Amino acid sequence: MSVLRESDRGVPREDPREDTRARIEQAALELFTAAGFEQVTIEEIAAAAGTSRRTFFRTVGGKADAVWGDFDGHVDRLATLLDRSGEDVPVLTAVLAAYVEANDYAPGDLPVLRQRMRLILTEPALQAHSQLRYADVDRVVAGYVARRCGQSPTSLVPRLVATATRAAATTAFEAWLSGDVPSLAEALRTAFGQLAEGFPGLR
Amino acid sequence: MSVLRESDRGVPREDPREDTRARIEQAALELFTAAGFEQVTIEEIAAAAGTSRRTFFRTVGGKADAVWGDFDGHVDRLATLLDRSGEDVPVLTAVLAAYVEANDYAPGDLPVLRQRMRLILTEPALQAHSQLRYADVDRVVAGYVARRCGQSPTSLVPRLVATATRAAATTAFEAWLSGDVPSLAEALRTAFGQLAEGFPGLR
DNA sequence: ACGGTAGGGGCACCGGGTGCCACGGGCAAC
DNA sequence: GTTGCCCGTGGCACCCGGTGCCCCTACCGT
Repeated sequence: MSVLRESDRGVPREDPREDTRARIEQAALELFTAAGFEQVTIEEIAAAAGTSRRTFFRTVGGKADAVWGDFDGHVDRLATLLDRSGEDVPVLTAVLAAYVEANDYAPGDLPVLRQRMRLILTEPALQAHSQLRYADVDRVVAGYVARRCGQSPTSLVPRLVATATRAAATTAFEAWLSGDVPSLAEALRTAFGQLAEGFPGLR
Repeated sequence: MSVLRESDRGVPREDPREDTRARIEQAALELFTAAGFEQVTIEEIAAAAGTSRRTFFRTVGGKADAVWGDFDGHVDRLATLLDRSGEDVPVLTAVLAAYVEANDYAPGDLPVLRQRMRLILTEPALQAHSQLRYADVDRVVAGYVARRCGQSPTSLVPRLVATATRAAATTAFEAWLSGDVPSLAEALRTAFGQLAEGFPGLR
């Protein structure tokens, strides 16, 4: 439900709930990577995490959700970044900057991110599920664009910008995964650049 | 598997296979629209179509697939249209034209199309599943762009164009469904126009 | 009359997901 | 200390989507 912070009152509280969650997510990630998403059963993940099938569903919600970590927090961060962006910077630039900063992971976190994204972009079931997660991102971006343009979040341009930028971000992730590009931020800038220039040379 | 045409040798051949398929798809569409995708069980659809659960899976493949009709044929048509497009017309223009022509339905087919798209864009499970179907479209478009640009279909620009144009098409469908736009073709042209111009006013 | 084949149905089974209840440990109030 | 509560957890039963396997039946050509 809520994003728990370990920094409450200085002492890391060792929340049992978050502890089992971490164990489950780590076990799921390893097993999925090793054997493939479909081949691994919940029971196997639960066993590897030292818990039960029932607890798995209670703590991570579902098989596909085990891969996403705290994605709600990620979306919240993106929303905050967009809220804080100045009125003078162009809309597309602001969206790009928010995407770049929201995905500015510490070097130590990159391996896990690679593992997550490889699964999400490769495994069909996860690829399908991702649409539901990305819909949250789209809503946030569409809302921002709508505010900046004085339009309804459900009208064409805000939604188009949201889905197109998200498509660009996804493509950037793919390029980053295949190693064709130095960094994730660079891939994002390249993709957004192409988008903002209307694909020069293709018109 | 294959797209059967009733126009072989003048007499409508009454293919039993295609007949039950049509009954199942119609029953599924009606029940999903009336009660919601999750609420309807396969057994109910099979009963309404006058057949069995087992036959349902054999003929339409799965619950989500029952909504899509002959989408493979749709993708094939799109590929053919792109193949036939001239070398002189700009890439983005060719993709737009192919999308418009592939989605140029007869007026009588529009109600069913509305019903299908409303379900696909509204029901979460179908929204998720759609990603797998759209991936086929993306592969076709990315392949075309790659051919025109002399790049690999897996490199950034072809994939970006494919996902971005498909995002634009989806947004156009949403706008068409909400009635904010006169026709589907018009919505597609508007969305592609915004995309090709790099969202003027937002940079 | 014969065998082949294809569409269909029945059945058992697997795995994801949920509701319900029961257990056990920590923790406050008495 | 004892009581009572809450919360994380586990076990169980159940539903439903999906698949493999076998059998039935109708239609086909010979």
